[in-house]
Amino acid sequence: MKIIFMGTPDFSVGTLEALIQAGHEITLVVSQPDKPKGRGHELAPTPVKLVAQRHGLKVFQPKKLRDPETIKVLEETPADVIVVIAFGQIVPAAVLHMKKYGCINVHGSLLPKYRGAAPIQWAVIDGEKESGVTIMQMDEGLDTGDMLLKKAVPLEDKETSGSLFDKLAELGASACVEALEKLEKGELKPEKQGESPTEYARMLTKDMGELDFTKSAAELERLIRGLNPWPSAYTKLGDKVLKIWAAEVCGRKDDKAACGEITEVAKDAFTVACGEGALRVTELQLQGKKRMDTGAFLRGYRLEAGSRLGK
RNA sequence: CGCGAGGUGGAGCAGUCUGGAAGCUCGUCGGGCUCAUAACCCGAAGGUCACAGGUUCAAAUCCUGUCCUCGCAA
Repeated sequence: MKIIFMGTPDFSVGTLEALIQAGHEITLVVSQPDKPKGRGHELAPTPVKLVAQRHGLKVFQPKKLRDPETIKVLEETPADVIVVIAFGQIVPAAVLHMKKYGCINVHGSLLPKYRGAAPIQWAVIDGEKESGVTIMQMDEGLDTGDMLLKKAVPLEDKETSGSLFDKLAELGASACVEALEKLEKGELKPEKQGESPTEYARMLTKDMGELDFTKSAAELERLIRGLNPWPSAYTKLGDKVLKIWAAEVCGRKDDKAACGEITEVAKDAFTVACGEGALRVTELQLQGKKRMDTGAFLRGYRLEAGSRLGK
């Protein structure tokens, strides 16, 4: 098939490559405009753009999808279907039905659960037992289109957003290829979504990562995994930011310890008292330092039991 | 030229301000103790102090430039 591909971050790349691999003709790759990134404020191309260029594909980076000129470009580009995956802009109605098979979206959750911008992370934060990808026929609503194909995958106990991202990117890629094949043969049966049992999976923000030790250790541990690798969970150690990359839930030995107090410093980890239970921190990163396991950190930093995290 | 921190044996750090013999906590190797050990005791190896210039009798330390890493911001 002739395909217009819309995507921006790493999550989209696998699907783009799978579509190329499957022999489809990508007539245009649409990605967000380059933005200044990193330390030097240097203009960075999007991951999708890089891969598209490597394959010699035409790249289009409109500021707004709904601009008449943008619409015109899309109209003039031959295609049977538009595949959208983590593009980052609302697709206007004019584009939804522009091509023969409309717009097909790859979404990182088992719809109707977790509609929205950060479905993968929220599945981890909420402690879901399984997640997956849904291929859907886009409509005017936000991730409300009819479902064409679903693939589920179980979540591991130590699943992070990063690891689930990798799994779902791969799963999404193969599911998308499969869906297009069936779509062409008319073998897909669109299925209505119905009500979503979860809240809209809103975009993650930095401030969500500040650990509130009055909460339960189990909840914090899920948050730590859900915000790994971005934007990361953190607290304060003295006046420096201390990112917590990994921790284990354990029982609370000292009932008198205040929430956020370090109750025990062992060789490879230290324990922080929480509202319920305690967290055994196993991987962390102090401001300005590299990410490291707690054992390495403790070799160079003299952390004492009784000191307090946060504030 | 967005702001800031940093690059010191295999790991994590101190030492840099106030130049003058390479240090700490671990790891590794050897030996000892022990029923045994990731525990303890004794000993050893291992570093052109990121790189290049400069100042100096003398530079990890001061000056200049380069490379790399990390936090913030975006």
